[in-house]
Amino acid sequence: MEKYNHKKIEKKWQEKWDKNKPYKAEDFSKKEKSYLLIEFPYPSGDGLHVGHPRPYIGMDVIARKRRAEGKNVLYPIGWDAFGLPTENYALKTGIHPKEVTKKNTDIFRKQIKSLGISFDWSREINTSDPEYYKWTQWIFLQLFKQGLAYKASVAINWCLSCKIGLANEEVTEGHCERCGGETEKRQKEQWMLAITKYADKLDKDLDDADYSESIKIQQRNWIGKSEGALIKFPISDSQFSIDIFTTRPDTLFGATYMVFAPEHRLVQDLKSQITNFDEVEKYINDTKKKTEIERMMEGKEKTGVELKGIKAVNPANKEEIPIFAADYVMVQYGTGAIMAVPAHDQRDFEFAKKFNLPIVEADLVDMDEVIEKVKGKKTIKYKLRDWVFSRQRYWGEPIPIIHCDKCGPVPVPEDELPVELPDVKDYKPTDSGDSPLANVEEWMNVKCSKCSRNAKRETDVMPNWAGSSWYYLRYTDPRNGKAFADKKNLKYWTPVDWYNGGMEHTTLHLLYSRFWHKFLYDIKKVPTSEPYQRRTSHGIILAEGGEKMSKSKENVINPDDIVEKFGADTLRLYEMFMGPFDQAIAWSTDNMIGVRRFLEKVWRLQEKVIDSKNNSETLLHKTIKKVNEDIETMKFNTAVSAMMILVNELENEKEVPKEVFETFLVLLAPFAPHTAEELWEKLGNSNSILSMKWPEYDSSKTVKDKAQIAVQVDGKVRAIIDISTDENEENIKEKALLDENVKKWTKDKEIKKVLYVNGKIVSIVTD
RNA sequence: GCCUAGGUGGCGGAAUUGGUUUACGCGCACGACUCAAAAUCGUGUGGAGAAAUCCAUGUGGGUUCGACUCCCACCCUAGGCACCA
Repeated sequence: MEKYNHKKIEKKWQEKWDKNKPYKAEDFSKKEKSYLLIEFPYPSGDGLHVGHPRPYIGMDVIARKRRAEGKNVLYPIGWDAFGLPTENYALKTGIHPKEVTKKNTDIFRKQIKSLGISFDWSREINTSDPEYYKWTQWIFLQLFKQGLAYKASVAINWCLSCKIGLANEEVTEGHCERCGGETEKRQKEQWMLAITKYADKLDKDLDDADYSESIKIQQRNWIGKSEGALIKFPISDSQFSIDIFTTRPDTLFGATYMVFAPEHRLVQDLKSQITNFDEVEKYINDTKKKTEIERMMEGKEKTGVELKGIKAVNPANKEEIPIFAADYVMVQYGTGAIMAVPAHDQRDFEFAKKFNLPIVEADLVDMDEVIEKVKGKKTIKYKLRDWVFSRQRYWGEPIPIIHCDKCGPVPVPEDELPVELPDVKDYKPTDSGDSPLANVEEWMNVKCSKCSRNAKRETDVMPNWAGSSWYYLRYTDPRNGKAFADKKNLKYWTPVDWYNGGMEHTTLHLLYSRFWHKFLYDIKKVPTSEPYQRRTSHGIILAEGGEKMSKSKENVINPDDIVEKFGADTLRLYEMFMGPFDQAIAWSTDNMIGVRRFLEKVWRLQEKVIDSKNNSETLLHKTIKKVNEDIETMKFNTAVSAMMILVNELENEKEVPKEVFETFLVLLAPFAPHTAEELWEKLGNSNSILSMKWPEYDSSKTVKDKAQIAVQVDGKVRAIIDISTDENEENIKEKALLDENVKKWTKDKEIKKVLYVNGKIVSIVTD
């Protein structure tokens, strides 16, 4: 027998698959379709690390099982290629992001192919390809035409020395990550998408979605639907009044002060009446330097400043109450101002204690009555905010809008799409904070498509989230030049049957793509109201020490080295075996030896195979059942363990019937496809193992476990007794009481109760 | 701070969802094979104890005949917090 040679085997089968394309999805096949999706990778310059392929392997196991079940599987892959890291790399090196992306995707593709994952490579897409982003721009235009894209003034992070807008990630404690200089919040006009118009649908339709409960809860909390009322508080000696939003109008009598968010407009409007405005202004400026998380993190140490010289009137009891500006109130939520009820709200309580404000226990009154009394208005508010869609950057989809002095913002005509990214000299944003595209005169200056006067292109580009909000639709018809996908293809393939991705995408990406999908459904461009039938998540792989893998920490494990040394099948099997699929887990090359040994054991079993039918009872059918169930629930680790138990058993036998071994290989194939194919061929089969049907569990062929149950006395296990499965309860109880060890513990005691839980346990309770 | 997960041997983890804690794998120890080593195979392996037995699932309480599992409080770790992907 030849030694198990992973290099030879894996090369051989990967070449065959490349040639025969057994993983190609067939449009409109009569077979039942199964659309399986993983989050397409961002092709970073760091290359693939062993964490990337874990979700691909997990879904590959499912894809291969589905094919064996006779399904027409679509399991596609592409590149989420626009984004900040590539642009920053271009800034540093001057190399065009297009070239960087090309280089990185070439590396990623080669690495992924070396793992034998059954992607349909003929449908590969790239969000930075003009043929792709043409349709991202097209969707934006539809949103614009329906009034869901609009411009608004938004606070952005601004580096005072680099003079550019920064992503939150590029700001730490009020300082710019690149230059270390100070940053502040600055207002800037940005394109917005009105996702809040879909808040209710996005919330409600979760009811019927097959998402794990934690994903649903996290989305629901993010959307943050709350029912309450708007109540008007007049400002004394002034024509102004202020609406507040509260979910507890019944506590109105306990409102002893008011708080505005420091950015609240009324603070500026009331400037002339505020006697300590210098102090107030200083506080507002301090707030500008903090990020939102920093504001919240300060936790119990509340800060704020009283707006002296003005008072508000509590509409319930007409009492004058003081007004504060404090950063624990957020300007985006509700109306940006609250009534503070320290007796009933923890944060208000902490603030009141710090500023010595009265804490008044409110007589809870009937909600509806009080709302009517103070002429309030019942409302529903959401925590969800509209989506800031502009980036003053280069490496993204240009927003297809033309600004005309006369006509205002005008959409680029659809037949002129895509608006392609022009080459630029420098990837640095302009000093005014505009995108580097603003420096490309010949690109920017155009004629208005409505009135033909001189006009200017929008120079903002879209965020990375845009391309990833609809990519699963493109896979159904990736080369279509006339539409983002043909209706027939969409009808056949959508919705995605199973989408697996990272828990870190639960609130942003997942919600954004549901929003776009629902919008496309409303304008009748897709056939379903939800994009994904089922959503599951995986945990990330950490470095050996339990830290995140990153180039800077020099703890990255490259799959190339593992594949070279141990083989793709070992890597695949280990990534499935190492721990629960949905949890973060640390890599361990030492532990990986175990699955390699397992594969070698499987390899050696070929020597024991005899040409006969299976007569003896084995664990085979128990294993079929377990592996089958575990794949469906993504408990890949226990599926592998079940196969190990079977192989350990077979190894102890003198002979292994061919039928048993072949069935086992079909079970193994989704996990270790190269090894399974090779052994399958060695057994004399001329067809591929890929053509084999998934084995069915037959309960009549399982080994009958001898029943053994535990006997507890006062909650502690004192004996194990043998029972037969058909034995009746009285017999079992009697047997338990007669056991020597049980007697020892029940002696001199009065037996109060004897419980029998069917097939599980006898529990004896004494006095 | 808020939302979502998670915390079990020396290590990764398992536990039929309230019923024999530690499956499977790594490591370690001993044995077989070998001139020897590697590989492989076998046996053992939560802690304390001579044993009976006792103690162990982050910590402290509670419910229950019985709790890793349910409830309350707390501690720690990971993910997210809207311009990272």
